[in-house]
Formats: sequence, structure tokens, C-alpha cells
Amino acid sequence: MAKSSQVSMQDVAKTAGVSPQTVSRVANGSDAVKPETRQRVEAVMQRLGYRPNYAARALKRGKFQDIGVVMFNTSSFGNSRILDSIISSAADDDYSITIQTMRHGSERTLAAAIERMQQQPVDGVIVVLEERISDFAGYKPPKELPVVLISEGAADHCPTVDTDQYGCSTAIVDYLMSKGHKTVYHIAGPATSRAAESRARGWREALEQIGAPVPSMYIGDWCADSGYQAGVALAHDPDCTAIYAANDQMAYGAILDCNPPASACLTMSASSASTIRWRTWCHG
Amino acid sequence: MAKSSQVSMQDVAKTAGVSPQTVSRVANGSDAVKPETRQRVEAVMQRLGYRPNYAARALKRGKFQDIGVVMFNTSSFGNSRILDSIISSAADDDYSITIQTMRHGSERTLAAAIERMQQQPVDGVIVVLEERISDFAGYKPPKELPVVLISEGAADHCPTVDTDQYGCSTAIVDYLMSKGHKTVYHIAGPATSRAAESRARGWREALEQIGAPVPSMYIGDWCADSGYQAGVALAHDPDCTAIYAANDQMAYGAILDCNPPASACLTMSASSASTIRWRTWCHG
DNA sequence: CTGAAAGCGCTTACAG
DNA sequence: CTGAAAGCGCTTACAG
Repeated sequence: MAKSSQVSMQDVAKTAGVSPQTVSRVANGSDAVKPETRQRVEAVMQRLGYRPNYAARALKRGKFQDIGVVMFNTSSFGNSRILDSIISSAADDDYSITIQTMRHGSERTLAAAIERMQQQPVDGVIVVLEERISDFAGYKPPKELPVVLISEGAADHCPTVDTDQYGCSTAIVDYLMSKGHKTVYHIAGPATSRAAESRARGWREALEQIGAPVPSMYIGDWCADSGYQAGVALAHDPDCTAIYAANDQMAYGAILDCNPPASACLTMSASSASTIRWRTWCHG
Repeated sequence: MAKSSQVSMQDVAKTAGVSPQTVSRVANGSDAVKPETRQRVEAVMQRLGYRPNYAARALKRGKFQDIGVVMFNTSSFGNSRILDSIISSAADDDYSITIQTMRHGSERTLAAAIERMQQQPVDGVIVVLEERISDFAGYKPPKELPVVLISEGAADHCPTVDTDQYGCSTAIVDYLMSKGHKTVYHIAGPATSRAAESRARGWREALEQIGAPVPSMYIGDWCADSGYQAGVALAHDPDCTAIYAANDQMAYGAILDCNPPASACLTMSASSASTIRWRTWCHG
């Protein structure tokens, strides 16, 4: 919107010989315009390259038609899927997305993240929380800005949604056990992750429920390397025939060295909007 | 910015007993304010929960402090890395990012994408192009909105940047050959991808340069499954000791079945801002 | 150091 | 079906 080169509603109005009002009506698809007037105005808009000014419109309307999204990063598999889904869902309703990441240097608190978002053209904010964050539990969003958290465990004063991490884990364990394995090994995510904890808990309790032995758990850091390390160890364990890794990356890593001993390796990932995606590797 | 609950500059001015002017000066950190006045105004801002109105500010300033990014999706490994980098680079200069994906239903042209972005609060647009797009070559961006393409091969009328796909490929081939392999197999990306084509060309010409035999190439679709298919075939080829896959996912897939025959499997991925990331798997 | 005035480009009642 | 007026909340010269 370089001021000089911007064609305004005024310009169109003047050229078309109508009031700005009428141009506005045409721009917004009102049907209270005579067809031939509309046509004339549209022709001028086209010719002059008129674009409605976003800022002026938002100022008047009192909303931005835009939702802010805050994530730690956009490059983890889960986050990038969530983001994709948010973007296309928003687009379905003509909403745009403003994305921000939690910066390493600055305070990693909800308060700081929302504070930054309040300077942005957003009508509401979605925060995707993978790690624990110091002010999670008691955080109170400002009343002018709706905030929804995607995180496990509800915050006290803020709407929170999440996928059923625990349920996915038990389902995966049940699935593998139904294939005849004696037990399932687990490569967990880091202790800082709420999701990792729930997945591990689901795995453990599902095994206990069935009465299967609970092998000691490997704790990774979501990265392939950590899965690889676990795989190296597991490759020498004759009892290991099935592994459930807490995310894709670690499963990829584990596969590198646990093949052929482990005849089945399953990995799950929580994707957007409570859709659970399963992936089966090395069908055994 | 729900109009009713929004605290305006006026409100602060009235409460603090100064002019809106002065509030503006405080909000923008001007030093032409008496310290005690500033303090008083800041206290009131704090107490009332004042936030400058983004739309009004943008309308006046004539810019948004925001850059639009258009991608086919945000969930491919390369794209998510690029996005992460763009976001944090932008944040360093207090710019925000508005992200949009090319929708499946709508026209997948630069013209359509930029058209949509012109309705957004953006001062410029970055388009990440993985596939060929019909209006790529001759596309002319509007003069009011700066557009930069990330794509291979320059467009005629639009600034274009890209990583050195070709150079990466030759470097990877050279690296593997230096490890004593007789040749390197290639799992390429789909023919629709410019990047895939350059990577394949780099691979082929590097082998020719060295005088190594050029095995027939496998063409995948970037997904792990296609890499897996290639791996299944290669596992039975005794001459295959090294594979260069055009992206991570296909490399993951290939590894599943080509181990142990292929003693080395390298994959590259083009990441953000012309940084080339290498990953070595199965050091042989 | 501080304020009164004008205006950014649009939309929203209100008249006709 | 069309237009004149007011105002969204801020910033930018211009005075003092």
C-alpha cells in the first residue's frame, strides 16, 4: 500500500462519475446498485487496478478476518501438519493466518506470546504448546482477544483442546499385541513434553492391562538420532519384536538398526484437528 | 479489537489529562516528552490495558510491517524449514508473517496467489514454488506490491532466488565416490519438480565427469513409499552400494529395504536461505 | 515539551 | 437505487 501508487475508492468514484459510496457497494457486492452502474464502476476498478485498502477496511469493520497462530517452530512434523490444516480451514471461511514462533531469546511464556500477538492484525489466537511453559496453568487471556490453546491438560482460565494422546497409545499397543507380539517396546519423547508423557503412560497402562511385561523405556528427543541410538540397543535384544516410537523421526532412526530383529515398528503422530494418523512400517 | 472493549488513545489521553498527541508520543517512544508526563501516561496505559490499534496505525503509516508467504503446503520438510527461517528473520526486523497456501480447488497460478495476497495486510510477498506453475515464466508482479519467488530458474519479470540444487548434487556424488563407491544410484523427485530435475542433472553430470557408470534412475514422488519401492528393487542389485535420494522422505523409505546391500545412503534437502543441509545415514 | 487540526481510506447509518 | 456526512483510531506536519 505504497501511498503514492495506491488507487483509492475516491479515485474510482471520480473517474466513474459516482460517489465513493457506490464504489463501496460495488466492492462489497451489494445488490442495491443498478446493473449498468455496477458495470461501469467495475470497469473503472479494473482499469485503474483498484484494491480495497485492508487497513481502512479493518479499521472501520473492527475486525481483521485473521487468526494468529503461535508455535515453538513450524518444522516439526506434527506442527507443520497442524499449521497446514489451520490455514486451509481458515481459508474456507476467508480467514487468513498470521504465524509467529516462540523465540529462543525472549521469554517463553504465554503472556509474552499473546502480548506480541496483540500488536498484530488478529481477531483471535491459537497457541500450539508442545512443551511445558511456566505460566501455562494459571494464564488468563485478555478479554478483548480470544485465545485457544492446543495442549494437553486444560489451563485454568483458557479454552484448551488436544488430541487423545493416551487413547492413541493404547490403541497402538492393542494393535501390535493382536499381531501376536509378546510385548511392545517404547521409544518415548523427552520428559519436557506433555504429549510424550501421555503417550508413554498409555503404552505402559495398555501393557499392564493386558498383562504383558513392560520393557524398560527409551527416552529420545524427537530426533532421528535418538531413535537410532535406541535401535542400536534394541537390535541386540532378542525379545524385541515390536517397537512403538512416539514420533515419526525417532521411528525412522530406530528402523535403521533394529531391522530385521524387530519385525514390526509402528509410529504415530498427532496431526491437526484431532485426526490421528497411523503409519505402519515393516509389516511383519 | 472488539470495538466496545477496546481502549483507545483518546481514553488514555482523557484519563491522563493530556492530548492524544502526547499519548501517541509515549506509545512510540518519542523522547520529546517530559519524564514525569511519560510516567503518568504509561501508568494509565497499563491500568487501562491500552493496545495501539493495528489497523489505524497501518492506515496512517501506509505500511503493515508484515510479509506474505505463499507455499503449496507447509508440511513438506523443506517448506517447513524455509518457513521457520523466514519467520525468525522477519521477527528480527519486527516484521510478521502472513501465510497462505495454494489451494487445490482454485487456480494454481502466481496471478491468483498474488491477487489474494493483495487483499491482505502485507507489504510484500514471498512465493515458494516447488512445482512448475503455468504462468511462472512471464508473470509480472503488480508495481505496488514487491514479489520475490523462490524457485529454480529466473522468471522474466520477477526477482527469483534459489539454492544451488545442481551444485549440491555434484558435491554429494563427489563425496560418495571419494568413499570408494563405484557409482551412485539416484532416487529422483517427480518430473513436475524443477528442483528434482536439477538434482538429477547434477547427479548425472557429476558421474559422467568422473567417468563412472550412470545407473538408471528411479523416479519417486517425494514420499517415503516411493523411496521404499526403489529400495526394494535396489536391494537385489549387487552393484548398488550407494544411493543419493532427492529428499529425506524417500531416503527414509529406501533405507527400509536396501540395508545391508547399500552400505551408504545419502540424502540432501534444500533448506532455508540457501543453507544446504546434508545428512548421512548408514555410514558405510 | 505539548496541543489543535487535518486526514489516512474505508463503511455505516441516514436521507432522499 | 444513489449520495452527503460522520467517524473508525491513529500519526503527521504545524504552532506554540
